[in-house]
Amino acid sequence: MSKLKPAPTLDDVARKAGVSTATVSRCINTPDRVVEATRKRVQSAIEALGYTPNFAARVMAAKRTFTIGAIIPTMENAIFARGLQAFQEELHQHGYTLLVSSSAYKPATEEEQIRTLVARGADGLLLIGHDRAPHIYEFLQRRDIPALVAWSFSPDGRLPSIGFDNRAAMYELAKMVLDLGHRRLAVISGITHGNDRARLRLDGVRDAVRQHGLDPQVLQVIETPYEIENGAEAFARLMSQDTPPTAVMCGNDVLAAGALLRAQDMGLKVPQDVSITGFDDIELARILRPALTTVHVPHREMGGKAAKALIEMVEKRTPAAGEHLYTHIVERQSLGPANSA
Amino acid sequence: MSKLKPAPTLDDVARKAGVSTATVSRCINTPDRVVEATRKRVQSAIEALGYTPNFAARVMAAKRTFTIGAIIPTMENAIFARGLQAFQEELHQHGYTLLVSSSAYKPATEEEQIRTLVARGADGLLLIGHDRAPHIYEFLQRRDIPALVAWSFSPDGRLPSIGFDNRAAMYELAKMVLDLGHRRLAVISGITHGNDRARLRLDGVRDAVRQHGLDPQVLQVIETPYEIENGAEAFARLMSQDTPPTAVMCGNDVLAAGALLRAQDMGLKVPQDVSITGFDDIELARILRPALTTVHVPHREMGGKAAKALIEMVEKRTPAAGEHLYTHIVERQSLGPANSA
DNA sequence: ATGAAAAATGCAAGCGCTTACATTTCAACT
DNA sequence: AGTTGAAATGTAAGCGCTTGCATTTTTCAT
Repeated sequence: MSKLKPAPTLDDVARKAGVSTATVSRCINTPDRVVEATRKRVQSAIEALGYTPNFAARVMAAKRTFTIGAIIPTMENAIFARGLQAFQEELHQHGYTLLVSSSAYKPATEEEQIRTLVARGADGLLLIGHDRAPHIYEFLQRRDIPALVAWSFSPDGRLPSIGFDNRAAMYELAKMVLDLGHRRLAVISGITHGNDRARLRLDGVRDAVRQHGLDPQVLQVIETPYEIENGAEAFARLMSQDTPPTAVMCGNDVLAAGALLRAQDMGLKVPQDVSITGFDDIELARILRPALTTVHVPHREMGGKAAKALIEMVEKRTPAAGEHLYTHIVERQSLGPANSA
Repeated sequence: MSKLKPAPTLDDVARKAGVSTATVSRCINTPDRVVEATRKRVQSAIEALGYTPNFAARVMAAKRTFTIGAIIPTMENAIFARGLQAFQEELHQHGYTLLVSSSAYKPATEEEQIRTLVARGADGLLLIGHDRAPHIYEFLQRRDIPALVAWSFSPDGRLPSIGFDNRAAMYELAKMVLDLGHRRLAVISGITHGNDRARLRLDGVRDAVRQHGLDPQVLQVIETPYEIENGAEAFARLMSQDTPPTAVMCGNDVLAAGALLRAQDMGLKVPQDVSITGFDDIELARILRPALTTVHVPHREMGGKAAKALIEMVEKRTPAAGEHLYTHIVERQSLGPANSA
């Protein structure tokens, strides 16, 4: 019964069509170098046999995979989903396939994933943020693998980047909070170690506080992984003090969601009793009640542009220019004036 | 400057270590077949050269990729995220890598992705749901690719499946709604074409309605893609009738989120004015206010078991048994008794 | 018709690895 | 020391494809 029929090969097609394997290969890869009649004959042989080219063999022979790898910190929440979607759509347009893996925000895992993707022959790599060990950059360079950083723009990173200025964006938001009269601020930040986005956002708040003539020391900071539950706990900790903050700025929308939910559980009205802000403007921000005031990141634009830039790097073997994208604050309902209460 | 140093090969390592390529290969794949001293020598040669095996070459020679492919309908929302995460963790434990792609709920895209993954040498495939063209099953069979269906259990599908009974689960929920006194029911369903989960859930509601002695005809149904916005619009349409439903059952939590949000925008109190239910119990369901009453699906369990089963199929070349997992209703705040108003 | 250039096709050498099989080495007995 | 079988290692044949170069066929100006 179980006739182990091996998959048809180029050879089978060639034989069936009465041509050489070279011709079949050309029919597939450069059809205009083959005369109409032959092409048709080959085409029907392919269909009759149900032939599908063997990817590994093709890669070995051609030294190209038309595959781009992307390593993102997490797939668990929507932070990277939309940007990546746009990235992959653009890639697809140009005939490239996307291979995604996630590092769970762990540098060691990220490195392993990079090596895996390179071993798999990725023609180029999309990485998130600039923070990583120097030897990784050297590895990439030695192997001559084009790589691009997204979600964080920096003109002087080791790799070209397409992203936004996390620090400036958060600075703007913090300024708005301060201008609303808040003086007791706290921030629930993501883990800053190995995460320049988190670090820069925190720096942005500090900048604003300092610029407002406040002592940066009074700024309370809790660092915790980006999970709703963690945001909730950090918020509870913050609010259970004698003189709790009147505004809690969160490192991203996920943390903010946790804070918001916990506020409700604690019977605190947002923004009357306490203001809460997010970052990223993922769908969640719109859904929460009160809806989250947050920083809008042009995810789709970023993904699309990153794809274009990376393809250019791969095909022209030339370093990409990098691009600074702009964010803006989306005012919704979770941020209000400081209550003198 | 740009010394195009080609990546080191097995040959380079072998030469440097003074052994044959076969030995190096064995050091990597079956270290216990190589004597300690040699292994060490080879190991340091590998490190010195920064060698990473070429995946494509390995695949060609070994006819195994240790790669499992999964094609899910979407990565945009969290429906499949958690299950897939568990799937991949289990895979990783056993030394397999996961390749994910999404079909955007389009059968043609799914087929293309299946072919791509097979061409890439996936040792096995995870598919969602049973609805697909017969020739796809034949293709898989001809190519002798082990495949498993998840998110939908059916003892007599073409492929073994690990999942739950969508119909029975929704039937239970509908029964609860009916028992709460609701008589004017509506359902906002996902697109049922090519999606057995959506179809079965709808059938489940119909079953309950019929069993309650109601005319199935009165059940209003709107089919729409799984997007928050669509849920909102469908809900608005439903509620703008002369005698709107008192309970709206949604095909999944995403649709329910849309309905809930729109209810609030329309000034409707949930569940006092109208009840809303979801399906899946993704994080969103907990976050919404009022929190969603929904059907809890054991995502992690399903992902983990699917991985185990698929690996078994791949390694033992034996058809998996399939497994029926159980769901349960999570009562939160969006479902209440019918209001006689 | 005829020859030269262009177009189409074929030939065959790899790409970097695994593995069946052959050969060498080694330990443990007699 | 001499066997001997097991363990370690080496040899070399592919895996299925692309592509540079060689060969054949076609095209077209003369």
